[in-house]
Amino acid sequence: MEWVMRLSRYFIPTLKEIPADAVVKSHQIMLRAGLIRPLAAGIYSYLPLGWRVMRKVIQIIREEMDAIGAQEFYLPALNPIEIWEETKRASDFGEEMFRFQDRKNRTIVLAPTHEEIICDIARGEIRSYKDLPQIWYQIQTKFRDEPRPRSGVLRARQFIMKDSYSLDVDEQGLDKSYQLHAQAYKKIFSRCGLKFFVVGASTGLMGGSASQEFMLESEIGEDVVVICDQCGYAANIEVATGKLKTKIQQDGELTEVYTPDKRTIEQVSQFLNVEPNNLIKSLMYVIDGSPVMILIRGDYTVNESKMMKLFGNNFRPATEAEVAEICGAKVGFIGPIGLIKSIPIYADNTIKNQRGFIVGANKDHYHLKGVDVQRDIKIQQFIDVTTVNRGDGCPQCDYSLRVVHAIELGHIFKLGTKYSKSMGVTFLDATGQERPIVMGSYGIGIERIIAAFIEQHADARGIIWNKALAPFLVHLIPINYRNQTVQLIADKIYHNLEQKKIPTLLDDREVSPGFKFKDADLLGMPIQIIIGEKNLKNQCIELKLRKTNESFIEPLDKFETKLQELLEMIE
RNA sequence: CGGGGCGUAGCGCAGCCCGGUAGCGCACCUGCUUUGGGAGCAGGAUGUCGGAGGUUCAAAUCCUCUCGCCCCGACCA
Repeated sequence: MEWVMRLSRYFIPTLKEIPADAVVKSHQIMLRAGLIRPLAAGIYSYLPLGWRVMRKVIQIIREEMDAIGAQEFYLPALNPIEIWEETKRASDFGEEMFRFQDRKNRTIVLAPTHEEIICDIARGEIRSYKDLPQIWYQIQTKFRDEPRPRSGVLRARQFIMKDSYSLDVDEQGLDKSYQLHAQAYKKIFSRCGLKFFVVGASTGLMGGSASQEFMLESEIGEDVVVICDQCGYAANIEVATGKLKTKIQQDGELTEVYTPDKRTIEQVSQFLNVEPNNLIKSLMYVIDGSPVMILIRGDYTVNESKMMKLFGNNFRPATEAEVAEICGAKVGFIGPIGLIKSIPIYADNTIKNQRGFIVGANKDHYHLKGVDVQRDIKIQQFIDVTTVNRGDGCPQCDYSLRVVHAIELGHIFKLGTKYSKSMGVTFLDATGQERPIVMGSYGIGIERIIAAFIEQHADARGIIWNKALAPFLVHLIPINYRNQTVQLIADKIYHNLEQKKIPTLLDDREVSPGFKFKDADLLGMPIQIIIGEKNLKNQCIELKLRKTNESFIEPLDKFETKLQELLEMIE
């Protein structure tokens, strides 16, 4: 690797103005600092400086993966579609998978991930429990035709992912591989200088029994997570649970009230001058062809991920006609009491053991008040199908939960035998029994690490790299490079640092001082060394920390000591 | 896929409503000056106005279609 670069020749096209199409901070800065350039929606070129950072991230990941005994593969991006049909994921991914015909008219897909390819290799080669466990990984481009690419590289259609796959003989083996990854991931994100946290997550399209996500709190994140600042409980909103903070306990007779044209929770609660939590939301769904009613408290919303977990994914809201047939009223006035046809009623825990509620009366323009859940409603089962609200109690310690947006940096899954069974990936155990391999799958989005880092480590002037990811450690700024003395000293320091293998960028361009300072701050190398005639008169140069703006005027013959000190001090 | 916005010089934008031979700032090239926070003066180059069709004597401007990009939503291993 070449350690010293001259800016006059190194290709770093910086932009003074913010590109119109970029909205989020990291996207704007990555464009302005010359890290990336867009080619099409969700498709980016990495320019030399951006690629240099990418390589640093990849190197960190490679070291930590190798450290847990993982072996790196290089796998094909071009896949015959048949292999994706074996696991039914051709249709699961659907339009999101890029497809095209080759010259022989076979359908080829661009791999969006690689479980199937790993399975194909494993089923061909793994025969015995003696061949296991294995951890295989790859750091490669994946392709997904996202319905809406956005936020620069955070959701792209082509992106680099570290993906690893564990192959074990049983659940205990999987637990171990899973823990190894969890530990490795913590080291990786810590080394990258990211303030991350781990949440329990939904397995979604991947399937499997357990999963955790490595998250970074950020307003621009697409995920919503629930956090307890007291005990550290954290979970994706899709699976998070909370404790009710307020309970409704008002005794009362069942009474019909006239609520003309008041259909929504908001309208009814305003009309009757009560809080939304005094109401019960009655929702009719059709699950596997059969209608059911779901009751949740008025101030909560249904969580479709939890619905899916409880009832499978074959459910939909009931149609107006179905509602009319069973309830005898229009949506907005339906409730669990006085149904024309009896259907199963599931009640969310948010209404358990409470009374004094208002529900639809199953009669247009009327509601019922004084409802006692225990007394008045025939409930099949209490379930948890609501989305946690901000301020709900932590399920572990009761402290108030926060609901925040977050960027998903990595995701680890216990897949179990879903793929190995459907693809016939088996081995013979010690007793000669044929058994399916137990798998795990573990991903990290490389670009997301870079974008997330910039979201967390940038100020109004630009990026503030840490030591681990900085493309260069030192940015040398000769104020007037045409001045002979300045040039002589700058070149001397430049060669000196080169010999010491300290990656250094030299701004030898013939531009005004302000221009160089602004660029240096934008590019964000941790240490700037400024060489100007002013300080040279006293045989001094200036060392400056990008992060704090602290500046040190050092004599030429002693600055190296200070530089070493600063290099050791910065994170 | 639904809703909204935008395509005019490399970048950021004005011009469009009200049709009449395309402009500003920055960047770029040449020369001189300048060098501690995006320099000054002088000169210069740069456009199929996203594309196609239509209306008109005449279209960046009006109409129709189309492509692209961004945002919100749906979706999101």
